[in-house]
Amino acid sequence: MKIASWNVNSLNVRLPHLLQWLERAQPDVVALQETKLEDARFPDTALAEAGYRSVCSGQKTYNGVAILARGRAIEDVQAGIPGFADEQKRVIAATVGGVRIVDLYVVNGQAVGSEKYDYKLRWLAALRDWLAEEIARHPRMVVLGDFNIAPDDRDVHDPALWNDESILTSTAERAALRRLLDLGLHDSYRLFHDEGGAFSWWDYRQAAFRRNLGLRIDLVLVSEALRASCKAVAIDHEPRIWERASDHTPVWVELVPV
DNA sequence: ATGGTGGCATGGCCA
Repeated sequence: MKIASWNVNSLNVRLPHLLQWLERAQPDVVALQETKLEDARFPDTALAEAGYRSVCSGQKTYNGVAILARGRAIEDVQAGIPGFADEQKRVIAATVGGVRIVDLYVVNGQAVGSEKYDYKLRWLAALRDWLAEEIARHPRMVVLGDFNIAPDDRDVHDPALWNDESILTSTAERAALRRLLDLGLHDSYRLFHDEGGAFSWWDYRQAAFRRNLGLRIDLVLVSEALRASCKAVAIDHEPRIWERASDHTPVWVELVPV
């Protein structure tokens, strides 16, 4: 089962790219972020014609997440973090093919010390507490999405610029990510690759993609129970090359029965 | 360099 994550930065704009990528990559499950669409406007018909069922939790203009699945039911759907009041649509979870899929659009945080940064840390703390319960209920779990945190210096193009006081790489953000991993989750990319310089997001400004000035902030975490099933991972750069691209590119993991 | 680019409630916001 091939499970992918992609921050599309507006599904209105990127639906043609998504359809093209589904055809090209043939994923079984796709977690989307930044759909920026109310649920009533979600393109479920176009996706169904492409062979994918979908569930979504969205809003106008900002945020918005969705899970797509091909050939399997999408069951036990949960939107948001239970008990954490939040108008921002950043979480959707569902069970597909016996795997709990938790799709995240983690708070960006804007700047270290800002109100949005405080919200990011509170949000991550609530997420951690919920995932602790969720992984107990569903040992076969994949937590994926736009984490808006680069795990370590290998995951940034310039560690001097993206340092322990910078947003997306600060000490507190990385510690919050560590607390998620400590639940028994593994960064699937690092099960296969040790080197740096592999990124999933490049700023639209300053020709960052052409110069490979990026960060690896889109992650697929797999639970310990799924670790041995993890057969392959990839960051697919192709859609970032396309005209009018999202600033993020898809990442995926292939799980096989063991 | 306090900019730059892109998306959307097209006017500031968010990333």
